[in-house]
Amino acid sequence: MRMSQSLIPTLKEAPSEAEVPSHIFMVRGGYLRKVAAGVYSFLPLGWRVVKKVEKIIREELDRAGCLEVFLPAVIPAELWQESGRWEKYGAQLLRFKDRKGADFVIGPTHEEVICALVRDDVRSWRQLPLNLYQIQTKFRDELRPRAGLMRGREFIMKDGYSFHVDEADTQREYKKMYDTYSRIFTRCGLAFRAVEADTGNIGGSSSHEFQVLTETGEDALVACDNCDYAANVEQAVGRHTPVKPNPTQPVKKVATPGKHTIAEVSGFFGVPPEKLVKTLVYLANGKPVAVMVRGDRDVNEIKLAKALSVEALALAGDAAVKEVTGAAVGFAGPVGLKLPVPVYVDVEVASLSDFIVGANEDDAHLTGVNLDRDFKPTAVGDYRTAAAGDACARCETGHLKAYRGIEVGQVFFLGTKYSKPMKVTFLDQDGQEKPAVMGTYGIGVTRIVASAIEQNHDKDGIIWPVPLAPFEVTVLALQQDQEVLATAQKVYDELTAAGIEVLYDDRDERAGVKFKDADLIGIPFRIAVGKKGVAEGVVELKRRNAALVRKLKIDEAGRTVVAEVQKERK
RNA sequence: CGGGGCGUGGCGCAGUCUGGUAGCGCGUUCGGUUCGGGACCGAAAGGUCGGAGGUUCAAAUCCUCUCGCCCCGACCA
Repeated sequence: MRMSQSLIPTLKEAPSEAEVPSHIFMVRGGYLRKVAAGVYSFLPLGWRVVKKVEKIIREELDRAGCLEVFLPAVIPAELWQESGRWEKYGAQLLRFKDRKGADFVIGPTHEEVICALVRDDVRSWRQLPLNLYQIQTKFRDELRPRAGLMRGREFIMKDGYSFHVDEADTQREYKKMYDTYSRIFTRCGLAFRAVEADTGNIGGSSSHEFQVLTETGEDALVACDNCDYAANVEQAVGRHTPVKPNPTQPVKKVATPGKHTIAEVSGFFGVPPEKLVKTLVYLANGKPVAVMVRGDRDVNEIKLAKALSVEALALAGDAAVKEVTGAAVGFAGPVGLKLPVPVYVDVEVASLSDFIVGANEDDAHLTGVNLDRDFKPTAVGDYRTAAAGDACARCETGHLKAYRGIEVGQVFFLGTKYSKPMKVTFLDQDGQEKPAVMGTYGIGVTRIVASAIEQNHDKDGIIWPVPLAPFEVTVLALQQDQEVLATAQKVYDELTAAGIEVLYDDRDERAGVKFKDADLIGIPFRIAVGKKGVAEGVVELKRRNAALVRKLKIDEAGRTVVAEVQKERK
């Protein structure tokens, strides 16, 4: 591609709204333009990258025996009503009416549509297993789109759904998809980690997320420094070795005027936060419950909601806290609660003796409090958020480290969550009608593009891994000089003829502008053709990710670069 | 939805407090000099100051309403 004939509008300054590197460089490099919040146009360079990612995904999925289909983005409401998600999915679901007044949605995910397809055309166990996928535009009306492609409202997703005769076969496919996904992200040149994940509102019983590790990631993760345990903090578990409590002190009320945060109470008593216990009041489906975790810990609301089997869980407001404890926020404790609410105690608290809690009266705490002796818990369990430094729950010696990640893929074991309500059944060998067992597998295509940049950039611009780069080689003609142009054209033609994707900067611009733009756009191999070099019979080859500049004889340049590029293609 | 901020040529911003001819840098066009890391000189094009209403002799500036966008949080694949 001749740059003078393409549309690659690079900018010296980024729009003020862009904050993360991937967003800044995609706009500055002429890859992407915003149309509305979370909605973007891809320019020629950006679209080439998307197609690179899609190609890798198609190759690997087709190799794994998956079948590509294409489902509609516009879906009649009846299908969503049938699954129950018309009510449940909430405001993220973009709904609209057609001219006849019939309700429709723009698909944020396609379980309903695929189930409707399969139930009509798959009747026998002989037709299973089946793994169908598509690459398509989704729309989710996010509360707050952000960071360019990392969280858009409209985005390109590969979504796949598999159907099986039983759970064992679904597990086999789950493992296969897990391995296939690992291959896909590896080929994309990403440093990623598969982590155990919460199953969110898609539901189902087990799930792994594929997380690209990067500081700007939205998800908090922990991973063991010794074994391969890794999990989203939403559900990560740290090991706790129980200690038998040894009560030695009586309960004693101490005046603590104005000390209502853990830091204040810790300072007042001269006791570290991990020896304190905080009692939080939550409303679980509207009913108050108390939860106790160590002072240095946070309650994991996802774990708690699961343990309580409730959908709505939120910290109680000042008024509700007053009602339950009889005191202002900051003085709650398990002893002498005004209302007899259930008390859920984290296992770490069960190992403490003589601890300090709120007295359920303003400006007072109790010291010397002990579980069982002074109050009876409703349940003892894992209600805290795992943190860096925790012992690994999986191995003997490891400890957890904290990471941030961008979720680029997820695999779910779905079971019959959708096949039952959507009546996806088949006749088994014994003549019985059974619901198909399902798995579902997603990849955020546009998110891969963003996360690849997050992981591969410097202050000057993008540094594409070869498999995702919009072009593999860029040729710069440094002067508008006849011999320079002829040489550049010769190298360009040679590489193009060898099947290399080349961006030829033939613009009438100064050399400095071309160097800056080349760094910004981030093409992996750069060939600079200049007057001085041509006089010596050489051109210069430089990798975007290395400082080294190599001089190549003009006659050998094409062949050398072809070999280098082919080595880097995967 | 809660908190904070911003809407002024294509992009980045000043001007708003204290009302009085709409400015600067980048980019774009034309001419010239330059030419290996975002050149210089000269000329030019380009703006209903997000929108509506109001106050005023006069509104980018003050008042009311409204729309959009960004950041933090809550939520979420």
